[in-house]
Amino acid sequence: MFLRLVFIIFANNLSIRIELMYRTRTCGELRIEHVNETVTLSGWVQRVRKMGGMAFIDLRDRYGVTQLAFNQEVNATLCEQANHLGREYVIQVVGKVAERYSKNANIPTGDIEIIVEQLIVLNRSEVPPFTIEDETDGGDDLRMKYRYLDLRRPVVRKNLELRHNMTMEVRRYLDSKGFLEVETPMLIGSTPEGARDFVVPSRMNPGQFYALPQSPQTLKQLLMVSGFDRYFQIVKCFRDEDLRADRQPEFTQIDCEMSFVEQEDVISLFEGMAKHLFATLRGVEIKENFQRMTWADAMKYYGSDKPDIRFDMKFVELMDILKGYGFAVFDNAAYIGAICAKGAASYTRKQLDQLTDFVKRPQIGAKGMVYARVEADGQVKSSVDKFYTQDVLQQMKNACQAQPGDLILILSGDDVNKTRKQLCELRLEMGNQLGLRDKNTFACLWVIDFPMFEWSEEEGRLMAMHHPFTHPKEEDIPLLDTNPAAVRADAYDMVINGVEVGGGSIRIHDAALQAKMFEILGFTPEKAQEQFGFLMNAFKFGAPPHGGLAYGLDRWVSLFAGLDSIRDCIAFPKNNSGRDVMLEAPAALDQRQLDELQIKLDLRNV
RNA sequence: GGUGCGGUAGUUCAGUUGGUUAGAAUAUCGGCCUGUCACGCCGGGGGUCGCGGGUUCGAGUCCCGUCCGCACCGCCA
Repeated sequence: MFLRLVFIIFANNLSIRIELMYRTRTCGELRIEHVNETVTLSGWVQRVRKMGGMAFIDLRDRYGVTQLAFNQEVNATLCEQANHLGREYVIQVVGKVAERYSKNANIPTGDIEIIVEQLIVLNRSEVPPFTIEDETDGGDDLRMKYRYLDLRRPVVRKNLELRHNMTMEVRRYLDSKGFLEVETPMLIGSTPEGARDFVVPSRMNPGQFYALPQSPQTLKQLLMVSGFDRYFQIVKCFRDEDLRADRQPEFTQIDCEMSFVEQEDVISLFEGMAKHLFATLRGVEIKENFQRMTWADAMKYYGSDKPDIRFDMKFVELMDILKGYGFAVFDNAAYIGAICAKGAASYTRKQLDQLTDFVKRPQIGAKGMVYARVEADGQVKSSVDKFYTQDVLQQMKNACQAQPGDLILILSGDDVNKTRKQLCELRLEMGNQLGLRDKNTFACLWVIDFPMFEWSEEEGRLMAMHHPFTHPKEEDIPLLDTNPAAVRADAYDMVINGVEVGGGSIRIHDAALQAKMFEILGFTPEKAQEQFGFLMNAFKFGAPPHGGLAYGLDRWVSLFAGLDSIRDCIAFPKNNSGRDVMLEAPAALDQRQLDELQIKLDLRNV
């Protein structure tokens, strides 16, 4: 060991000299021009193909696969040894690069193979519980339990490589714009607004708890008060809420904040970052500005604050046209809305029944669905023909801008928002069925002018839609006293293909306005001081106007990699129930730890 | 908290109306094979049908409960 170190220091090139011990090349780099070179390779046995007098091994590492060749006539002992290697053994070989008799055009190293002269088994492996192949035979559950084996599969590894490349590009871009990366604490105080906090008991302060940050929101605002001007952090955030395919209890944000900016400055800089990511990671140059849509329009035309605008199919409201003809369902509705599915008039009765079942599923909850086909001659045939004359149906057709061959689908209901939400689900389903949601097409959108508040039935009060530090639109500030529910915020989300990939706002930097906000949200002055006193105090000492944005790294990576779940771009994710099935966490604490924390469990209701 | 789907060989799945010894593919083990690369051929081993209870002469199959997984609703400022 000592000799090695001396050698390394003299060689003045640490990495290469260490690699010489185990390998001179990786399994992904050898080509036809390396023929006759003697190389040392190390890696995992992907597969052994035994041919009797010959054997071939695919040797795998992070960089690729190289074929090793063994021949009984050349070296019988070695060939016999190769025949007894198992899948995922770690081996080291020394041999000469040779051109293959029969080449494999499917892999980059397919022109060559290694004629092995020495073989060392560095470590054995048990038979893995699933095949380490791109098309594995393992189910999700098993793959998560043996995630370290799953990560050997190139498809999974590539997602993490993309993630690495993305964080590199993010840092490159933000650094070039003068942003400083500053770390903020993971152990902070719990706040009542927003998601549930993960809490951590404090041993030195018995009975007291830290909370893990849901986001570094208030801390980055304090950095603005400190004059850091431009801050970012690629940072873990924690929310103790139920999981989804696109939601993990711990996830990573690209968290940014800037001083002396208006909404337009923030949007422009982070649209630039989005374009930089598209250009460097997907090879897509986007020249034009991203589309912008007010929250009100998004809800009106798409029934969602994160519309997928890869395809059109906007909602058309039909209250004026279809009410008053004796069709009780529509006559009593608070909302009647339609979408026009281009070219879908050929849908069979069975397909339409399936769509009806789709919207009637409890998760969507529509009572039924009305459909109308536009036939080749322009006539409209609907499922409610007995209530409507062709004249009325034609008015509907024109309102929907429907052409012959199109299918109009109509939902109605007594709750405008609920019905729009149902129609949104139907629209997305039709988008899927008609192949309008291609994973390699990207449609970027800013949703702007979010409402400041939304009414919470559960709490019986207004809640901040974004968060309590969001600045109201200047012209709406007078409404704070008269009609707070109508106040719009300087808040914006970036939506790509129906995925909310980030959002932000201009923040309040005035102590009095912030105090008013807490008052509207139902805080007593004492409670506001107790929870957020540190922020309002800071605002008394010269807080600059500021605003920012946070991008969801996991969602960006998933989107670029075409993944269905963000789990696939996280090295060690949690399952649906928030468990790490590999680590078997969370788990009970032993009594000594509980005693130390002075915590007594009471699990009566569990 | 709720809805839906699923749990059968190491793995992925099939299993008809409740009826003889629960199958396939793949993996694995043994044999053969000198240009394979999803190698091929022959053979073997491998099952508490998630768990508990019930109905029945008889349950992988039907019923009830429960646990686990996935998707979704609520929730996620």
